[in-house]
Amino acid sequence: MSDISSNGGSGGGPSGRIGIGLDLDATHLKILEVLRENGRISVSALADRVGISRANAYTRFEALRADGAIKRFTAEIDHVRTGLGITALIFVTVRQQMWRQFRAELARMPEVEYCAITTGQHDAMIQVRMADVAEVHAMVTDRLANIPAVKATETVFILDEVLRRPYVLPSDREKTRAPRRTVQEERGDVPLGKMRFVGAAEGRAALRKDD
Amino acid sequence: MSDISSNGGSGGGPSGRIGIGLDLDATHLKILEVLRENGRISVSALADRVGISRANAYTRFEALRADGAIKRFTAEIDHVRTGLGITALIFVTVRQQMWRQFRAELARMPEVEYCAITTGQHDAMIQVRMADVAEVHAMVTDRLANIPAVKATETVFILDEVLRRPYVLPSDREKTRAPRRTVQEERGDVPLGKMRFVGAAEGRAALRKDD
DNA sequence: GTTGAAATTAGTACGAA
DNA sequence: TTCGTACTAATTTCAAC
Repeated sequence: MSDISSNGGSGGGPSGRIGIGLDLDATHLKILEVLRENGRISVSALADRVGISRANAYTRFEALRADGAIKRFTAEIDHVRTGLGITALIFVTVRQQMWRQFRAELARMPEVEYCAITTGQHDAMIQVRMADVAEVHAMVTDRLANIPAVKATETVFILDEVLRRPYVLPSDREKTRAPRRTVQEERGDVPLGKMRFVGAAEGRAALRKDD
Repeated sequence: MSDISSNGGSGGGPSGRIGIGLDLDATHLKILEVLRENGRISVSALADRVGISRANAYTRFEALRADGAIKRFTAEIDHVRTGLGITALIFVTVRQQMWRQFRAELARMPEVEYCAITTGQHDAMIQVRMADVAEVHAMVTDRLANIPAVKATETVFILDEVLRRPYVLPSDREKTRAPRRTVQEERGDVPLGKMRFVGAAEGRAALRKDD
């Protein structure tokens, strides 16, 4: 299976650099911003929107692609219209040292739209799209449960998808309106009791793809 | 905030029809299949790949757009390259009758890439992209915790994104290789003890956007 | 990094099968 | 409906600045 990631496995350190290849300037981000809204815009129109020349836009566009900053272009579709109106999240606990098998089985499940390895109580979360709830049930009981690597599952249904941004950009942060207090000010008098962080548990082992 | 959904609120019933507007035939699905891989393909090239005439491709392409089956086109980007290499899932318990406020606050958080209302222990799941873990912490403690509508949160980090399909299509199902047994055969002798479905709890109330 | 002109390709309209 | 063609408009490429 092909890895799409991405995330630094050694999550803790603040040592992450942005530009291993290309380092993105404000113009690059502006380009991505436009492409996020309209992935089919012509490079000419893109140049206009961003305020650069066409040749420059072509160069940067190609650089973003070549560098891998842009992974691919895609269409966003309405799942209800295609008959897969039921979405579920399945949290999976994976038997240690069976990650390879788990990943292999995942590759055989085209109804899985997303799979991430997480810290916390479970080891992975997968999102599936199905025609009806019965199919979700069948998927969990017949397919997932039969994978020896799967120790346990927990399924929740998605009732509504409130928000989906194609992706988040660093420049988005400045758009935050009316922050009641700044991050600095607030430090310390937060009702910490309300929240809970879930530690990595055995999750770290998950990062070792070959076990 | 704008709703992207989608999911039938009355999840249970198998009464869902596909084509409220357009009803998609095999050719439509083929088009979507191509567009999923390459959202920037020209309509001419699309016509070739699908095996229809250019004119027909234009007609169908436009129909899919107009119908809403295709919601938009977008670029998929590498979060690490843009400096937002840390991804976290925050499970939120929302105080009843405060959904409207919760949604309003969400709209102010551009670092939220995805938010779904779920059944189960929590009421919503949000996915955020940040530069480092400290920022996730700040987000949860300073911003989310200050929203009165938020009763509690639980945060897990994403260690790896193993798989992301732009979307799932009904036609994907046939690609499932080597199914050990069919769904029908297997019914009954599944180790049900391994899994657990989490009921809707108070989640249903979440569907009423105006409370 | 920009501009402008040639070559190519995309989008549209329409008649025929 | 779908296809094929001809027509118009736009985009991409490539050159020189």
